[in-house]
Amino acid sequence: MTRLLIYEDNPQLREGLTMLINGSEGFEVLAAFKNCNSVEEEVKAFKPDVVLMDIDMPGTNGIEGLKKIRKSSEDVKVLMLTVFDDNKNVFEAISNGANGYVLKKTAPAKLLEYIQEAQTGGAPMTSSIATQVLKMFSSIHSDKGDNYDLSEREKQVLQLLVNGYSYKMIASEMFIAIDTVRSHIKKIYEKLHVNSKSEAVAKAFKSRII
Amino acid sequence: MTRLLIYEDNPQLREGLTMLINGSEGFEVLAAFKNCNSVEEEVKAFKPDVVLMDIDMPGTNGIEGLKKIRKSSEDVKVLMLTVFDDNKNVFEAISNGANGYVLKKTAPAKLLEYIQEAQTGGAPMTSSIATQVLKMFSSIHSDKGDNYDLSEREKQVLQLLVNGYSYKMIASEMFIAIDTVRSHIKKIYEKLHVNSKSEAVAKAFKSRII
DNA sequence: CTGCCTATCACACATTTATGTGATTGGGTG
DNA sequence: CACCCAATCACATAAATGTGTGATAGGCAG
Repeated sequence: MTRLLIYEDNPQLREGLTMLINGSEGFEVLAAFKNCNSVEEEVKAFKPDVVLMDIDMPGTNGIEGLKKIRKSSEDVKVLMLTVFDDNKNVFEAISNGANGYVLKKTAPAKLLEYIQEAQTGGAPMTSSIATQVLKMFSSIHSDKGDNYDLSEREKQVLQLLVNGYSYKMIASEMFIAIDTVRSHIKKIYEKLHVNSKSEAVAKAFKSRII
Repeated sequence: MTRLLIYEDNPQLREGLTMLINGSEGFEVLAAFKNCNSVEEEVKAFKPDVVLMDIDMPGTNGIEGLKKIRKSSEDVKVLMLTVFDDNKNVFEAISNGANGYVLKKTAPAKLLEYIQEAQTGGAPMTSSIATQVLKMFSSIHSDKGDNYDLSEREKQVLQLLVNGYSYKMIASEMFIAIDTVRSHIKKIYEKLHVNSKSEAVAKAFKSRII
């Protein structure tokens, strides 16, 4: 028996979901709430297997609700529910330990399947969501980022800058004069289109030159 | 009609897959190869909709094959096929633009469904794979990392530092005196255990405070 | 061979940063 | 109420950084 809590502000949908799930073999809705202001206590009291959490709710939204749940319980599975496959929300939800992310327009049968999957440790996702996740993932780990045509020597200098070295330290580290370090850095700044050390460092991280 | 290429070193499995797919309505295997040494030319010649690519192959492995394909064609869908839900491979595959990642033990019916999904722009993943992806994702973007107890105001200042602002610019942006900016930054440095702007920026990126 | 680029070094000067030492105000807590 | 702390501002000074304008030497391509 899979025991659920539902958080959904829309009364029709909340009722609909509750009826659908209660009417299905092996599922039971313990309670359904219209906001997640007290989600911590409720989860603690009901000890559900799975939480269905709407993302777009007034007051405490679903992401906040998810965070609250994760503060006290790593164990309960949380399935995010939304109308949009909105990039930022997907990202936030996943980063905060959601177990899955499904669109509301998902067919009832599919939804039950997803719930089951979540409970058994899977990560159910609408196909469009999965696509987004993969895209985000590969954009994060894209090593295609420009390297701005830095020369080898310039890359070394930049690396040391990123590690927090001063000009003086770089000079001694690289066995060159401090003025040479300046020269290199000036060149680096031109190539990166920045004009301060911290900007260069930030750009190095963003472009994954480092 | 979904047109496929198959790369799989195991003869039994290669034949099995070919027969399964060819025997199914709406699918056609254009060719099946036992290695992907000439994958670029083959993809160019056959122009398949979907490529089934085994990961664990002798010679050029599946990841290399994927890279080769992606060099010349962004369009063809590539579905990675493997016996393991091995962490590193999943990561590599996704980073290199695989459209999906399924285990070989996937039931035939499910596999056809996955192929269809991939072709229509979805990102089919075995549930266990999806779980892994989510875990990797959240570990990359874990904001559980220390925030070093920065106050709200300090976080704002640090954010602006990261964006390349000078003290002067921060002061005007935040409507405070430049000396106040100095105070905040001094505090920030203490909390982050650094003593220069660029180090603070680097640490901000590393700890994902930003 | 000539021109171009990288790497090296030098000097000068203005600006920015880093650090120390204070002071004031208002909010929160024991 | 007394105390602490975050946030604000001030003044001073040393160090580091950013920028301009050179010069020299070696490697490589046309």
